[in-house]
Amino acid sequence: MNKTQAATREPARSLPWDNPRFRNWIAVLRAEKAVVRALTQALAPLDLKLAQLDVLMNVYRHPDTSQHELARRLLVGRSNITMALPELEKQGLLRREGDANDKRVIRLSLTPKGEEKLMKALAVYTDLLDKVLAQSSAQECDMLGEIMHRIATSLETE
Amino acid sequence: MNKTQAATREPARSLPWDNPRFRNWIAVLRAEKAVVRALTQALAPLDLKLAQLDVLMNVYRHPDTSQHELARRLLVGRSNITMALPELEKQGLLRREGDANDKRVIRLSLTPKGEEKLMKALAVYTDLLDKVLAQSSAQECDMLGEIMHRIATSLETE
DNA sequence: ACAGAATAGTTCAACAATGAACAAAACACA
DNA sequence: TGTGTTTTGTTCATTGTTGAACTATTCTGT
Repeated sequence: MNKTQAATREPARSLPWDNPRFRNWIAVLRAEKAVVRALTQALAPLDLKLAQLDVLMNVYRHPDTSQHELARRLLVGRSNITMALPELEKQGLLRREGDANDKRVIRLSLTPKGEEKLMKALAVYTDLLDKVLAQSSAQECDMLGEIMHRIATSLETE
Repeated sequence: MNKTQAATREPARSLPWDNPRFRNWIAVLRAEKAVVRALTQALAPLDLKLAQLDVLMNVYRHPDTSQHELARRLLVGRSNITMALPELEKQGLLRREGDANDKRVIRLSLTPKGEEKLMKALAVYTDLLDKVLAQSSAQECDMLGEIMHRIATSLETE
């Protein structure tokens, strides 16, 4: 072992870490970051970025959505969508078609190839989640989801 | 209202969204992103980026830490730390001192000014969390933290 | 019908994050 | 002691994200 490392065991102070809400939220951040990292690696063989998967998932669930709606749902800027789509379109995963009634909006939908890739990616995703959530019961997961939903709604109304 | 919008109400398909773990995790992602956005805005008046706050928090809790240890705790690369520190040092919030025993490592610690700024930022942070978690009980939050802790540990051992 | 406001999407420049390659220091072990 | 390996921190090129300014289209209210 490294002598220097061993000699500098931290005393670990505290303060708002005593606040349960704060401490538990920090745990959320760490877990989320860890899962995102793991998932990014797991998706690499599919040649799919996490941000791209987000798009595919959302377009699948909300076919013929506009880019603006998509951006709002993903909580990213519109320019983000604009810059992400060409690659997906080039790979033949996604279609962009101008709306007939409103020439400003572009409707998005998945190609069969896009759906196929999405399904593969979702299998990877659910496998990972099943693994990391294996030690948590269904009730606990549901409570987790509910808390998170409350948080999201408490913020999106501003 | 917009006629075009109203005419395109989505049917909303499903599939792995039936998987409770998957659905609830998506909620985690959305909530996390929303809180990060809100917190970033709330910290702007303090002239502090969220990544910088992460550094200050971690150095406060683990004084005289090395950059490498810090990077591992924050789940970022070492280069990230290297590039983040000069700004904090320039603002007089953080000290970097070479370790006496090991000339490779640099020990980090907060200046009084750094601690002061950290405390202000933490007040903003806890205020926000108290707000978004107001509808969740202490027991629920603790369970939340525990689930997240399980996730993190299940991933960091690889 | 028309002027002004609002909306959808794009472009672009600034900024942040990442990982690979690298230099210096410390370690392992014969 | 000396050689090869590990570890720490830095540099840099690549990539991703963001928000402001811009164009085109649609809506609003008179």
